[in-house]
Amino acid sequence: MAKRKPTIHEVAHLAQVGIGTVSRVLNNHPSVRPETRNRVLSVMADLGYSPNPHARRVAGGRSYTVSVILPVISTEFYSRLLEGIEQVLSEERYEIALFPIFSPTRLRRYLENRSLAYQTDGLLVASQGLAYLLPNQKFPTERPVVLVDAYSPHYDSAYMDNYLGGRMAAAHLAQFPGEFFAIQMQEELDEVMRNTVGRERVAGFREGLREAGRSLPEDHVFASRFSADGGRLALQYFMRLAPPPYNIFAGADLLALGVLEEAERQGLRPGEEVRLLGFDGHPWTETRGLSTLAQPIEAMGAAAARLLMERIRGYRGTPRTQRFEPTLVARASTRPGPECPKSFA
Amino acid sequence: MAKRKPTIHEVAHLAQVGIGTVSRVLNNHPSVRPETRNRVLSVMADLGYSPNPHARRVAGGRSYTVSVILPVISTEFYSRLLEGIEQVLSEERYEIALFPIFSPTRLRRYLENRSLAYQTDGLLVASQGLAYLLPNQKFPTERPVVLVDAYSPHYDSAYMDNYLGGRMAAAHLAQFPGEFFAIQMQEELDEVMRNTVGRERVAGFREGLREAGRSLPEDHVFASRFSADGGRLALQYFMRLAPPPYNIFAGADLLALGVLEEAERQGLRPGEEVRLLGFDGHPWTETRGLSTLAQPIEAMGAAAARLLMERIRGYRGTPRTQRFEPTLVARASTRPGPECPKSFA
DNA sequence: CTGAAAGCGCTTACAG
DNA sequence: CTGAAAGCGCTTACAG
Repeated sequence: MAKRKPTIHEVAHLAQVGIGTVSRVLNNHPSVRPETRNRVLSVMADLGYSPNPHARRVAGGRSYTVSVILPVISTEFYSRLLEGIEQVLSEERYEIALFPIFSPTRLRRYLENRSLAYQTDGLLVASQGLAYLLPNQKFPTERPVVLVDAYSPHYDSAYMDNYLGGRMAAAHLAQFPGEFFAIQMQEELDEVMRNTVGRERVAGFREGLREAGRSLPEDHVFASRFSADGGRLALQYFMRLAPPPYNIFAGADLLALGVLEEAERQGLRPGEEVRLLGFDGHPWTETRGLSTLAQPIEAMGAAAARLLMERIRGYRGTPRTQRFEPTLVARASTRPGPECPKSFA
Repeated sequence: MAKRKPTIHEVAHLAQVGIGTVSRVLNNHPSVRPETRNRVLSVMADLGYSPNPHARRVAGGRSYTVSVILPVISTEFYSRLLEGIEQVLSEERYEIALFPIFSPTRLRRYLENRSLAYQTDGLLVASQGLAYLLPNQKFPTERPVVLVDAYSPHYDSAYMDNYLGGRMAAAHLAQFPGEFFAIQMQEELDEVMRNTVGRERVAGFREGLREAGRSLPEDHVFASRFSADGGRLALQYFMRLAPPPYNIFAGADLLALGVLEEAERQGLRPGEEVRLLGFDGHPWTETRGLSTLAQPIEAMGAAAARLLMERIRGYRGTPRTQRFEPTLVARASTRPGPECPKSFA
């Protein structure tokens, strides 16, 4: 029943060209007359032709696939990161093989040198601590590896300056009176995950406050799992420590969401008794009036994909690094009220 | 530098057989003399030969790959499910293409009919509500589809009897004096996720209590996100409703973990003031002394993979269904103390 | 049980 | 700019 898919031969025949020409059209080879190219393209459209990826891989001698290893927390973050990666890879007719880290066991399997993860043309690794799990911090493969949202001296990387983000948070929140608090994310799969990310943000925050002549006491940092409910528990904790107002750097939008929920439950007004700054800049923060440090996540993903593609094409230089910075987006949750002069310090 | 990988031709030459024979050995074809087979196998080992999967796919005319669509919550559950699936598929020399649902946007993309998810030989879908997102609940593909941890009249499925699990929970907890409580998981991506799972478990629990002449008041059910911190908030909520002891059906081990944490913080002893029953039977429940309804997750995954492989091999019957049941594992968190006679009712 | 051959659907020099 | 041909590394009837 299932009629055979059209092949490059049918296309060539109907377009009255050789199969080589069809292949060139497929691969955007420059030396095809626009006229020929259009003829071929229109036949493909008529036929509903789509090339057989497996044949391409055999003939081309590569997989035209990139492995992406990534944690399965912070799904909104990784979803956006993948958008950026896919954007670039699809232009190159590359596919993605996803290796989500569902558990330490699976991660270990991904990192074994016979793993499928290494059977592709290159690796994109989105997990800070991951390199540290490996013997001398190197992946057991000759294929190119690029880190994204992470850094290592051994590989190309596109990373976010989380420390700077923390300092920016401090610079913004330091304008307000009252004490300072922070939520530091701390995933279960500790070493493997965004662990250092949370630490760097809080470290930057602390340093920024110090520069502003303010301070972040040790016990004003709440270590939380990565979930909105963790944010709720954090606010409960802060309320046991001190009376309002609270100036809170949440370290992630999702944690901030929980803080907002709990604030409402406790009758604390955001922007007044609870000043709150998230991190990520997810779309929904706008409607919630949540101030946040917006990360150019998609751009970071795209940059990493480009670095990897260049390696796949044969670039052999020393590791390169691309740094990204967050942008402060101030909204109602840190709007200075009238009772709170901007010049406070 | 990278020396070419050995091919089937080298193996054939060194083993002094035709390439057809090597191929037969690779595919466990029965008609190969054991002697020949061993000779070929040993040459492969010497050479470090591994077949080129792409060539196989071109020649064989299929992808030898199965798509697995799955949510990215409850990572321990899905990790175990994948173990079961991989077990079966690797025996068949099939690979898995993973499509983790990081966001509604990505899910929608997976379900578009030109999606990569449909370019494989079959689909394994581990998401209850997913079928309801689709036009007349059917996936836009001719390829076989099997649901796992989910049910639909349109497709083969391997599913857990969550309602029964809830009733078993009730039968176990009903032996204790005191009031009853339940935590119902409720993911953000509501319709898409394990939503119905949580509902079914609680519904079964309620019915089971009713059969035992006990009851579960509406407001004794706490709707929680899927995280340990949600379990902590749940216990806080229960404590505002009533004094100890609490008989809590947590609906998932991870939620139960949070209850244990909060109980400790509040000075409530598990098994006495807080009787607690999880769901899943994850390995760590043993060391925590957590009673739980153990799910044969790996077996369910394996069963689904088998159903799919049969469809891929051409089976054309009406949809088949394989039901799985949890097993009660009673530990310290529901151990009747001396002050609590087993015969209470 | 096994070999030689055809074929899977592409890419890529090589000529023109 | 384009075609014809060789080749990628397998599977699978077809003979024997």
